[in-house]
Amino acid sequence: MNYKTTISDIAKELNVTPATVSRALSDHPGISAKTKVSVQQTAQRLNYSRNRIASSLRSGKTWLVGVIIPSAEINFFGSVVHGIESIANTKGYNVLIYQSNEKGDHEAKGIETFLSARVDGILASIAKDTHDFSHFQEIKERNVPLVFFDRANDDLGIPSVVIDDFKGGYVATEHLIKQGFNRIAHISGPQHIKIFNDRLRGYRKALSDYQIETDEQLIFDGNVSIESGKDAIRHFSAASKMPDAVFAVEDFTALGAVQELKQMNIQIPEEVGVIGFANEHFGEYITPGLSTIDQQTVLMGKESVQLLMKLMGSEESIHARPEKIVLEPVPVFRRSSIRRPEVL
Amino acid sequence: MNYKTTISDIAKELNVTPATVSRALSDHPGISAKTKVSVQQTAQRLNYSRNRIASSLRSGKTWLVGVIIPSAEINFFGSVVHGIESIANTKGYNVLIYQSNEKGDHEAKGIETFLSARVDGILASIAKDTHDFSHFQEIKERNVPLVFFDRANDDLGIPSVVIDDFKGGYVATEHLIKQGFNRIAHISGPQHIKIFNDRLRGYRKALSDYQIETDEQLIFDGNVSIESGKDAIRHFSAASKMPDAVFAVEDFTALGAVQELKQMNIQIPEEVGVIGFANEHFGEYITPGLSTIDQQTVLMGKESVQLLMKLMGSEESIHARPEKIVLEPVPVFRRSSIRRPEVL
DNA sequence: TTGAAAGCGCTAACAT
DNA sequence: ATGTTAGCGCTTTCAA
Repeated sequence: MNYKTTISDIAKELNVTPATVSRALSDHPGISAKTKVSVQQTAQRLNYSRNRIASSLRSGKTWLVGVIIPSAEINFFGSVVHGIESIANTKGYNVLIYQSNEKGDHEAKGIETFLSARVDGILASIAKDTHDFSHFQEIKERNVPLVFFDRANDDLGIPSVVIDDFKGGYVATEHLIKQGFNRIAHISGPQHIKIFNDRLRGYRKALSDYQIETDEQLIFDGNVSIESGKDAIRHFSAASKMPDAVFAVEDFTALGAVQELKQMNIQIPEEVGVIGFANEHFGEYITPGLSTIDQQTVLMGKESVQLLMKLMGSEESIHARPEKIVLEPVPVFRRSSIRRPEVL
Repeated sequence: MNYKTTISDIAKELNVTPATVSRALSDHPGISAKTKVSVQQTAQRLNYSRNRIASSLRSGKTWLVGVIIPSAEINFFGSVVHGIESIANTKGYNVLIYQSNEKGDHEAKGIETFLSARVDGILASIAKDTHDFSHFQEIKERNVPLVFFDRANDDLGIPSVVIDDFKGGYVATEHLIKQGFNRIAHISGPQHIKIFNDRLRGYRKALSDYQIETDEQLIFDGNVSIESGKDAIRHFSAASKMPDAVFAVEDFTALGAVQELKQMNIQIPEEVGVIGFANEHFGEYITPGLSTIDQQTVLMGKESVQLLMKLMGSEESIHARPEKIVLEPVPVFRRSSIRRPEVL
């Protein structure tokens, strides 16, 4: 048998009631210091550990926060989770992580699991291939606090923490322009995902602000992967439309582009400049170092839980007026895009 | 109010008892197909989701597996977790992840949390700075199934899934020898951790088997970090003891070495060959590609849960005869160590 | 095939 | 400052 000490065991030892023990253990104000000490000592001696299951069932609070991420392979999400945990843990919450693997149905499954586990709140970043949002609607209906981070959907009336992707796209493109590049390509991501669309719009705006005509043939429809970066370069080359710089929608795409350019013996940044987005770890390790846009991941994680905690604390209908927190993108310039160090 | 449907609500609707509903929902054999269907329909209509908290309290089973990893920043662990989840999920278990951040006290905190959450089993990889193992002992005492993966401790009598690090170290070194290197350095990890010690022993054995004298000055005491890789190279250089090849205890150390060698304008692999250990993602992306030893991460994850499930199923005292599963290291040769492609 | 009754371990309202 | 009582929602004997 799997022997477990309960508060009743402690109560018997001390000739008090379970209620007193419970109160002593949670540092309830109206319990004498003497009792608290003896309870704590006995608890320790008997190797007691509070049964959260029973506690949660009774109190209706699980002290659990569920987090849905598309993939753990992407440093970005790992880092956001780090930020989430740093705050959650100090407030006594534990964090459950569920990977959707970029699939809509996995995502729904994860949410079902979380609801079934009666988590106190949910944080989510939408999967690439999610088109049906009913599982998010259900969370709303059940009045379980929910906050989107990074990959949000503004139409659902759900609070979110994102970065200004439009500005990120703008800044990345502007940087390339200032470095003297003028045939600047963009390798995009799926346009039904808002952040990728925003980055493209930022790119367009920067070009137009600097009176550079947008060449639609320099915009390659990618799918956020190393392969799509390679494909883009091959495509540009085959079409004799080689750009002198590339702004990739995120770092893995940029990596693919870099690899293919190297393959073709094209010098980076001398012949073609490259900038990515997300500040994945490997960008620092590859040669040349990859310029990119940092998304303040840890801060994003922290802001997300804090917003969630606010919702969990509020008595009013939880999704009443969705709040949206927008963080600043932070450019990180490394070698891959620097042709004129003096204008940084 | 946070309205939640319960089995009693369903029972009332159908004029049956909660017990019947419970049985119908868990597909109990002795319930008529007719009842099952109507219960399921009503459940769906009322938006019912089983309260796992109550279920767990009553049944004593949480369907939770806790996993302690040193750091999510290391792809290796992310990948193992992936393997763990792939099996666990199909068996109806959910996976909780806790990061120890390589700290012994965080590790203990995580275990406390898991015990308090009454997880059905625990998988753990020991933190770098854990010296006190009492929290693992406690798990044993409570008869909660526990399996170590990768970073194990053989003295505690706890089952584990590891790779053959001795062989890994041997194979890596042998490979360098066969590539014609003969002044082969090793940048080691903390020797109190078994796997790092094993790799060093494998290195020594390979050298001696090939009649190469071990030069103790070519063994640098590192701490498993990019910095220690750089330090090692600087040290060898300052001591005029530059090796013609380096076997680093893991990939981040190897990366540091590569970066420092590049800094010194030393050609890899022509002047100095490099091989790492762990097959981190970035090794594929850097130039030259990093040779390394793959640890069959996904398989390790799968084997770990399977072993755990076996323990969870067994009635006998759980840690009776610890089982140890040893996986084969798989060499991955990229450019950084290849001087003679013909002898691969 | 279904019902009745008890209880998992804890906490909260009410009482003293 | 502590005790009494009840019950969170479910599962599991035992009984019919």
